[in-house]
Formats: sequence, structure tokens, C-alpha cells
Amino acid sequence: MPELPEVETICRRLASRLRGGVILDIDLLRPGILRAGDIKTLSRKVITAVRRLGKLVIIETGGELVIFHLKMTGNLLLLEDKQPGRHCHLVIHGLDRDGIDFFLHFHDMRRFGYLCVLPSSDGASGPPICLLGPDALCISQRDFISLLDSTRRRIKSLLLDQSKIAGIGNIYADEILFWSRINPITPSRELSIRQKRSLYSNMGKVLREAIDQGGSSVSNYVTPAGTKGSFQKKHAVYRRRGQPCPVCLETIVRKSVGGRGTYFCPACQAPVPRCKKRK
DNA sequence: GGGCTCCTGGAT
DNA sequence: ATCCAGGAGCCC
Repeated sequence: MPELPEVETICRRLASRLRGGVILDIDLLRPGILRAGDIKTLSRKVITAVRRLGKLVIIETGGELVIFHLKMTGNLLLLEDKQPGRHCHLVIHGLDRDGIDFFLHFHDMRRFGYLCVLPSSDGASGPPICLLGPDALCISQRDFISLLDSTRRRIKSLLLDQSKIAGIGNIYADEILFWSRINPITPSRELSIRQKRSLYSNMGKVLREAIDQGGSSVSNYVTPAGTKGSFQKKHAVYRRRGQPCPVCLETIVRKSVGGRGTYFCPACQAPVPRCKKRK
């Protein structure tokens, strides 16, 4: 799915068009995607904001939070009409601030995605929002290092755990670990202090650069306008098995970590030998 | 930790 | 035909 940079791109572009607009009609083509709330309550509501939390897209009205999780293949598109595409599950029709019709389509080929309509008053205190740890772009270095020190889990699995730190997915975990020269299965607590600081710094750097590039279009991610992101052109390791490392020219390898395809440079990201007690 | 599940589809 | 896929919950 869209990860933090893709979701941030989607939210920014939706916000610029939808903020100040009003919702008129809602077509819920596949009711199963609505996980909580009543979609009809959105009729005649004014959109006050569109923001991101972790990988969630949150559309705010006067009284409700509309929360989308796009999972692997979800897309939010601003189209000219309500004609649903092959995998369209929801269309929200409204008028933007200038009185021009908008049609917000929710498409999702694999149908893992969902949405919730929750009251603004206490929606954030329940799932899915309450299940998220601090956002990867908001966490302080101090809190991040405390998190790393709190467990011996493999660093890649920890970065992917949304309840500990929200927003990083499979692409950016691999890219961040590469630039930090860290092997993905290193227990987080065993990283050197230098590596922990490097990880924090590269997390911000990689995510912000990816946002500047409109995210990564490796499969079917597109912005609400249907355009592709370009950060995939800058991937150092993700889905580059068999290709040369951009730093040392060693061959990139793929292995499974926590059930996820994991790409890394076996030279730049060699495991740090542990100090073993000898008997 | 690993494995399976929800789905559809692209690549080889 | 088989493997892989921007996620994540559930089971052991």
C-alpha cells in the first residue's frame, strides 16, 4: 500500500481541492469496506481538513472523521464524474470551495482497504487511530532511541510495527536500513549508539525526500490526479535483487524477514559480529 | 519468531 | 504454473 510518503502526498493533494468543500451524495458500491459508522451522515457536511496519521488518510468534517486505510492497493482519486472503475468501492460527490463538482473515488483491487466514519468528539480515542504509535515524522530522537532500547526484536520488524512507530512500510524500512548500513535482522537494542542516531536521521531524510518526489509508484499507486510518484527511481535496494549496490557495487540480495520480502546489500549491511562469551 | 488469511493480478 | 506483491490481524 501507500506508505507514509504516498499517504502524505495523497492527503496534501486532497486537502488543496477538498478543504472548504461540501459533501452531497455518497455511493457505497461495496458496503463491506465500511468498517464502522454510517456513511450517510456525511451528506451536506463541510470538509474542514484532510490530514495523515501514520498510513491513515483522515478527512475531517464539522462532526465526523472519515478514516481510510489503503492497505496494499487502495487509491483515492479525484475524477470528473461518478463512473466507477473496475475496482471502485465508493464515490463521494460534492462541491469544492469554488462550487465545482468533485468525485472522490476509493479504488482497491485487492480489497484489503477499509474506511470508518467516526464522531470527531471521540473518534480518535478508538481504533484504528488509538492503535498507532507516534508518527515516524513526529517522534523525537530521544523517544526513538528509547524505543530501540526497549526490545531485542529485529530492527526491520520493529520499524514495521505500527503500534510502536507509525508510517513506515516495507519499501521505506529497507531503504532506511540501507542508508544506515544496518542489517535488517539486527536486534534493535544491540545497535551502536552511532547506528541508532544514523537510523533516526536517515528515517527523516528518506521519508522527506520521498514526499518531495510524490512517493514511490512501484505497482499501482498514483496520486489523486492519477499521476505517478518518482521516488521508485531512487530506490537503492527495494526490489533490486541481483542488481549492484549503488554504493559498493556488491549484488543486492533478497530474503524473508518477518514474512516480508527484504532487500539489502550484504556488504554495506553486513551483520555486526557479536561479542560472544567464551568458555 | 513463522505461517496463514483476506483478495486480484503482474512477472517469469 | 509458480512466485511475488506499498498491510496487518490471528494462530501456535
